[in-house]
Amino acid sequence: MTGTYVDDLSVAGQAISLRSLVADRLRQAIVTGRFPPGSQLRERELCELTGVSRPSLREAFRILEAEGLIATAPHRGPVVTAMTVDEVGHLYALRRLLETFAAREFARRRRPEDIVALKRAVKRLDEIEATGSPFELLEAGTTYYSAIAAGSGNPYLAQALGTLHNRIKLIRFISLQKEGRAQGIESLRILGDAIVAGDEEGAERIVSEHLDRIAVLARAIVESGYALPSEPAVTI
Amino acid sequence: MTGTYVDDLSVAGQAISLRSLVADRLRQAIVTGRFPPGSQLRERELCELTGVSRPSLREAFRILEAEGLIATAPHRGPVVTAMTVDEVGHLYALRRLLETFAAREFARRRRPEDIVALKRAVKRLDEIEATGSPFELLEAGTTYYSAIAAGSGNPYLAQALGTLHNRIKLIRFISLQKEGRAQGIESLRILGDAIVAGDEEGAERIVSEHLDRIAVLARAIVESGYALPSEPAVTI
DNA sequence: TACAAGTTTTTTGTATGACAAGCTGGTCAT
DNA sequence: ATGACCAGCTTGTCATACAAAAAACTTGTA
Repeated sequence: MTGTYVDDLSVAGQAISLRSLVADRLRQAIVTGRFPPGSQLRERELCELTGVSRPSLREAFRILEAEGLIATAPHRGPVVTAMTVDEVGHLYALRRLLETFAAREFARRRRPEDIVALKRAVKRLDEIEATGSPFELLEAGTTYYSAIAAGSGNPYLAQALGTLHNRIKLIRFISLQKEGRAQGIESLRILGDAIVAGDEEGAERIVSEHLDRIAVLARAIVESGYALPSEPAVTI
Repeated sequence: MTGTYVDDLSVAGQAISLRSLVADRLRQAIVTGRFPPGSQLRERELCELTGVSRPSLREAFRILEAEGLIATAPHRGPVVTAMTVDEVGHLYALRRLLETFAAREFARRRRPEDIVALKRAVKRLDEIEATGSPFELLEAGTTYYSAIAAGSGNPYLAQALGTLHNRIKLIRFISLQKEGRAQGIESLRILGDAIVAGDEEGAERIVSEHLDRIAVLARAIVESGYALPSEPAVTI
């Protein structure tokens, strides 16, 4: 009867604990710019916003700290991490290494369920390419990258890539609002084709070139202090 | 006057907080086998052992959980992570990807201070190769790998490699007690030479071959349930 | 004896209140 | 204006409490 039922009946990947819920919410708030890089997170304030007690909030802080989203200075509390231009370069260098490997592995393995997930992600991107909001595009892109990571079949690689993506999600979000939104969707489409076709070299090359392109944009965004074009930089 | 003074005057990298001290101690205990894979970590017990309160201990748990050293099931508390044979394969595949990249980057950049640290690490390995205890060899090896990671110049890569190494440190420790201790030190020596000489291809090749070799040993150790040869497997 | 159901005990998850330590910003004197 | 000092606030840590869930134990039954 195996195969009749889904393999995994777990509702949420992790059990529902308050700390993980809080961590999820805070992560979302950080990567979408509600708490911009450099801003302080005060316990009092966040306890009221989230409705949880200090211990639970502080445990959530430790999770986000380990992910690199916040940095905690002693007796000064957590601050949302801000990257320098050099750090963005390093981050994208590592992302390139991991993502080219993931794409190549995906093209080599091609597990059916991973292929299905990938095609679904591409389809979703196609659907909202014209009509979708930047936020919808952001989430669709995240789904796509997760599909690539999962398709590698390597859970450690997938986790490392997930962490990396969280660190650059805000940059992607700004980029989507700044540049023409369809910036790199074409690349994702042809990458999907290459993977489905089992073209390892092609997949690796496409990822490589794609990342080299958007790394330039990312660098520019950090250089301008994570600023959107609409909101003028604070000069006083 | 730049260059006359050291760039970084910070005394301790991280501030001394109880949670980080506790996390350090627990990490050390886990990776040296005091809490073997699969063992449960009870709050009560560890509060007494460490002398800290439950909130501080729980914050330390979240740090170790994010590092993948423990896994927490709801209402059952943290358990020291045990890898399957497949997972070891994935872990070493990722390690190979990251470490070859680090070695290559190191050989390309060759910053003087990194070279000094590397030479010092090799020297230390040479000194204790014959006389040192397995634990000393373990720590010397860790220092060596940290030097490689730091030499890449990429902090994100270094962090990812550090996390990976924590996850396999116990396997290395068992391996050092099991096999002839000088197992792979020769490889580390010639890798150091290649990096110092700026031989990128050579460095990458040496790391690759070295990791392929020890991955086999790691797989065997996990297959046997992290068992040392001296202590017989529990069969009843 | 073996087994199953129910109950007690233990452990985790979370909240509250408390207090020391250290940072921040303002005030005051020079 | 500069520097020292002080009040207020925030974080770091602890002790305690209690609900909920799991684990262990007891008890009754076949």
